[in-house]
Amino acid sequence: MDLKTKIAEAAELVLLTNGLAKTTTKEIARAAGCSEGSLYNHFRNKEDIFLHVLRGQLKNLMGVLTSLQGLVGKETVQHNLEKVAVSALEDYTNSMPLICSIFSEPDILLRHREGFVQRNEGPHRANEAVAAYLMKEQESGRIMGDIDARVVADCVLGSCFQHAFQLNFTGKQESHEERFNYARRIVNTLFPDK
Amino acid sequence: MDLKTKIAEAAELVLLTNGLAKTTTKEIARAAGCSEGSLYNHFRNKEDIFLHVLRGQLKNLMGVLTSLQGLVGKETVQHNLEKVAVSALEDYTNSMPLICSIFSEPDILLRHREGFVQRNEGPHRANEAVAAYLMKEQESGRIMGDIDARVVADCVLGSCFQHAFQLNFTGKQESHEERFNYARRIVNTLFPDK
Amino acid sequence: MDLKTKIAEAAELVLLTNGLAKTTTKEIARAAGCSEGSLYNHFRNKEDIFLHVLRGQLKNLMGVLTSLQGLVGKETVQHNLEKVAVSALEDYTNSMPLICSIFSEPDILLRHREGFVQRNEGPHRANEAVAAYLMKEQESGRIMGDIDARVVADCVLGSCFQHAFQLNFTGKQESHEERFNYARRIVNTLFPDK
Amino acid sequence: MDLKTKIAEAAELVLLTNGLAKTTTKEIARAAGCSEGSLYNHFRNKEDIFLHVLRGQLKNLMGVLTSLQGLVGKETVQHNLEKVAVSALEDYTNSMPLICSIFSEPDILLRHREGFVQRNEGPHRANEAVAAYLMKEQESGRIMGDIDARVVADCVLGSCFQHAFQLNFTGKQESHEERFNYARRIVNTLFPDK
DNA sequence: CATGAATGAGACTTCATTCAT
DNA sequence: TATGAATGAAGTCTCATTCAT
Repeated sequence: MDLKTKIAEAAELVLLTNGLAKTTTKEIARAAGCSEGSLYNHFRNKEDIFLHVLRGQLKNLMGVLTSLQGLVGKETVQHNLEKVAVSALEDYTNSMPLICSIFSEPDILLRHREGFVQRNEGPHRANEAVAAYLMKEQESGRIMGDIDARVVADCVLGSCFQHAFQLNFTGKQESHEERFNYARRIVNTLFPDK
Repeated sequence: MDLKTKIAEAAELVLLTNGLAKTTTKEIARAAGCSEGSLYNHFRNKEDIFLHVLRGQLKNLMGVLTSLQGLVGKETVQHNLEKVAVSALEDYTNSMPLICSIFSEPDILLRHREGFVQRNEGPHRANEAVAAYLMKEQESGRIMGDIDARVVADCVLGSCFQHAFQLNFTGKQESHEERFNYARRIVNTLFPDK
Repeated sequence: MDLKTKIAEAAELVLLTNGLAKTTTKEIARAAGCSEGSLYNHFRNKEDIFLHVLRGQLKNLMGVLTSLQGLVGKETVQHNLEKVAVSALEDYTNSMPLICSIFSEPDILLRHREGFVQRNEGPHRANEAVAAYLMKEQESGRIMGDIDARVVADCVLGSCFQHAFQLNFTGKQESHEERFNYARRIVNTLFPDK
Repeated sequence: MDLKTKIAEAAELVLLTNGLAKTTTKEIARAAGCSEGSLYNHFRNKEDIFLHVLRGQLKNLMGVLTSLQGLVGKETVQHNLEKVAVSALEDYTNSMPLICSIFSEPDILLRHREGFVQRNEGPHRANEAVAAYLMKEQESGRIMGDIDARVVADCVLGSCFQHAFQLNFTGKQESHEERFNYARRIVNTLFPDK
């Protein structure tokens, strides 16, 4: 594995553990097993490292959302949404400290906001993907046509997002089973079995 | 207005504007119109100021939630929930940078997490209040007894929370009307008119 | 003496001894007997300290040049010019490392060039003052009207300037007497006794 | 052109453009179109490169001064001195940033001063050459025997040197014609036509 | 001889906190 | 209580030089 990857992985670990504010270049270098100077052979500066790591977040969820478009008409809608919700819970929970950190440095956000929005990289992208899936299911007739797909997507992902936030806030850990149960409760409420 | 309040308000302004990372004691003092030394006559340290400001967030929403318990059986459920959602959107949007900042300083969170949970001060408290309201409405028979009150609460507040997050992330501003429309779409989806 | 003055004097000493490149804030602080942080309570940055010291150079010569305008028609022209030359030799010799240092940091020069020229602070100012004096002596009839006053001024100060440069370059020290003799040779050549 | 020459030329360009302080090995390598490592295959270190470039300065002037010794009794003295002055103005103007840079690194100067003086490499050498020429002209009877040749040399070169310094300081550019006029004014003042 | 990633020493600067006035 | 200069620890980043390829 090349040093750049090693640095990125080390930085991710440190950032998620210590938060952006308490993540020092010294600590990243120590975790990557290289000198501080080496960081700057591969990244322009600390902000660059942070952004690199940030862009790598939510990979799992994004993968699920990509595959979601191919699941229109397959399995059950509930099952598909549960899969999304579980991934969202996992990724949001793991990434929350990193994603939130950007608000502690609004100038970084400002500098890259335009790019995020243009390249459609922000967390908002997930909601659009779920809404798109639901609209296709409406077309295919598996769910009623009069529901507000975007709102349903926002309810699923929003509740997962806030739940993940609160887990991080209170320091509680959830097992995979708990996550799955939460996902099912959400989906069941929005699409109750007859 | 005494100096302590002036400092707190100045700190809130600076924190929301500059983010925690770029909020310095010098800047707070300047905004409060006093010397840096004075900060320490009213607060133990910078962390103390931050926590003081943090505890003052979501005041508006919390007020609405308190009054909510008295609205059981009054107005319509939808109307009551819309009021909650609008307040949540407002407060979450305004407070997001501050609330999220805590994840950039996990040691502060760690030191105060227990207290937050014990005194029931965290943002999670809101969801409980809405769930409690909904359960009372179930008892009163205005809404079906078989819905999962906590999940509905999570959907309402979660979608608002994430929506507020994304507004802050993308830098978009919403008018009161847009906020109201979003709130109504959420509530309408969860409690559709017949 | 207040700390700002102490820092400035310490910085001047260090800058003249070590040159700009090897003058560190740590060294300035040590010489001033304060912490590095204190430097920044009185100066914006290292460049600011350098400029502050730079502006204080050639004080002696500038004083002589000011008084020179009052010497029109007094003493002898030769004597007056010798005084100028001796002061120039002294100040140029002492300040040469500092004055030249600015060419090792052209961006600093660029940033402040306009200001220097506008406020007439640069070393070029001395030549104008000597030329002005000579023209007044021409008007008073003590020296011939057909000589090029500016050129004579440039010869006097230029030769002193280059001489000072070369002393610094070769590391030779000159006694006051040697300086005086050099000054006299210059003036005698330009204004030979009958 | 071999790489050593390419590096030296690149270094000269960078040093004159950016100043010694902001001249990095990375930049020299970039300008030379080679790797940083290659610098060390041709020079011992950065200081070595700097000295190599420094020794190459004033080439033009030095050539004129060499030919000057052969001009005794030829052309007019004024004309010969004008040629010297023009070359001096050109070379001093171009080399000033580089030559002055040495005072920002006194330890380099200290380490090599002895060698400079012994090998007669410094800028002071020019003055001696002009003085030698003038003395020969005194012997040949073309100029009066009682003038101080060394002082005249110092006036010619000193005024050019300081003029070049001030041009660099104020950022003014001079045309060849302006340079020639300045040279003529200097020479005319020192050797007025009858 | 050419390369360029890795190094590590050290530079400048920031900032929360203290304390004498 | 109010001040604000002084502190010193710590952080980010630069850069000449080395060395394995």
